[in-house]
Amino acid sequence: MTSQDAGRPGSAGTSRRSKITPEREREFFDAVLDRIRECGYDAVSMEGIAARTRCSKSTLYRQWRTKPRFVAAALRSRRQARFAGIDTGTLAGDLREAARCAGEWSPKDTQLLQALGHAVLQDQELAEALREALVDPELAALEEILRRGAERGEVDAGNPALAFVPAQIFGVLRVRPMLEGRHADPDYLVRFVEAAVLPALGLP
Amino acid sequence: MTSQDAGRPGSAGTSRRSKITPEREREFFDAVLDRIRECGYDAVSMEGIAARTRCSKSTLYRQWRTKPRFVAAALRSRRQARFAGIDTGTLAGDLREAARCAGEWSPKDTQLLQALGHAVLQDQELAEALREALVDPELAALEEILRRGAERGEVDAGNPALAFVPAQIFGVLRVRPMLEGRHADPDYLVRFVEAAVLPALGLP
DNA sequence: CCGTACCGATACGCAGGTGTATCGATACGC
DNA sequence: GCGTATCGATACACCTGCGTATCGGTACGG
Repeated sequence: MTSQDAGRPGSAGTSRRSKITPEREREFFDAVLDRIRECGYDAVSMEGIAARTRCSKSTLYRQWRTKPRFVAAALRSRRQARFAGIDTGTLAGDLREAARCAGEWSPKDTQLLQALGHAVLQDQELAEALREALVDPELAALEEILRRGAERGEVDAGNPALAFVPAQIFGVLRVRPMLEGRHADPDYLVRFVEAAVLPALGLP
Repeated sequence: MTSQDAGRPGSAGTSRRSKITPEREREFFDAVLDRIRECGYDAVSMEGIAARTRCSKSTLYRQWRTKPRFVAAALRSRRQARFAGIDTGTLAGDLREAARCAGEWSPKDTQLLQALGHAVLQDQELAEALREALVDPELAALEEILRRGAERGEVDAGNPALAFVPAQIFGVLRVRPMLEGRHADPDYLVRFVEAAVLPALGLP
């Protein structure tokens, strides 16, 4: 999976002298995001990524010009709404499913957010890429879930707790490692939704 | 307030050739924590702090040996339980007051946590100092508030929502800047407590 | 089968940061 | 008034990272 020698030239196989394939690009992006999660943005160097992916520093700079642009590209390539397809038919079901789903991706995404949280203050493009990749899609999907629940009449659209649901879920996701030293796994998040979020919305 | 020339020698007044006074030390600590909030841990340099406080780099290194030790000392000097003295007589009142209080300190503490969040992974002493200064005291005080509420019978000690209250409050505190671009001010936090936390606990 | 476009390796300039060492100057205790 | 401890200034060695430039080799298209 890393970068051994095989035979297929056009693929991400071996001699690596060909134009960068999408698979190869993904290896770069995986590497840099992994390293950022581990060491933080500042501690990651282009040279380190080059070494780790067995490419040349020149290649990275030729392709993406600077480190922040490179990282931003990596982030954008990960853009996806993890709980976009959720639709169980009930608000409670949707929220439980979202919690489970969030818990699944929690370690990776939470670490990334933490690691990039301050780098973002000094590079506009990086900030946009981060929102675009990790924040906005999930937020929109969650708001859609809530909107549907209100539309079905499961919860009063004026319920003041509604507006805090996203902040609660993302918040708990984010601080559990700090408070309890463990990631917010699916089980924990589902328990949280059932114990705190649903009751505040007046749901069973 | 910064460092102009006056007359009193023993105080933090002027010529600055005397031994470091506690007031002077506080200036160093203020400076480094401020800069860390602004730029992040890595971007802060000892030289920068020396310049900003008009002392010599030698002084900082003589006193604290290394950058992480210096920052850790600064953190420890800020140790305090912001909502330790809260006791309004009711759980709802205490939580409202804690929210108000947390909102007041939110900008500074949240920024610090964000800025140090990853530096902490690479320096044990720094990690301990951070918990000691910003996390543990508040967490303990909050748990004390909840314990008293349960003791008074305002909430069932077995209520599953109880265990999530700290994570809810700290979480929302932490992610509001990311989600809405504004700090979690007292008003916002109090509304949150009233709309989501109290109802989940079965309180009015 | 050849040309070109792209990759890999490497060296370089530049900037900045850490932590040390040296030296002169000055406040403070005695 | 004198000695000592400590500060301030500065220079230094060392490292690391960013981004550029150069050069040789190789895959791929025609």
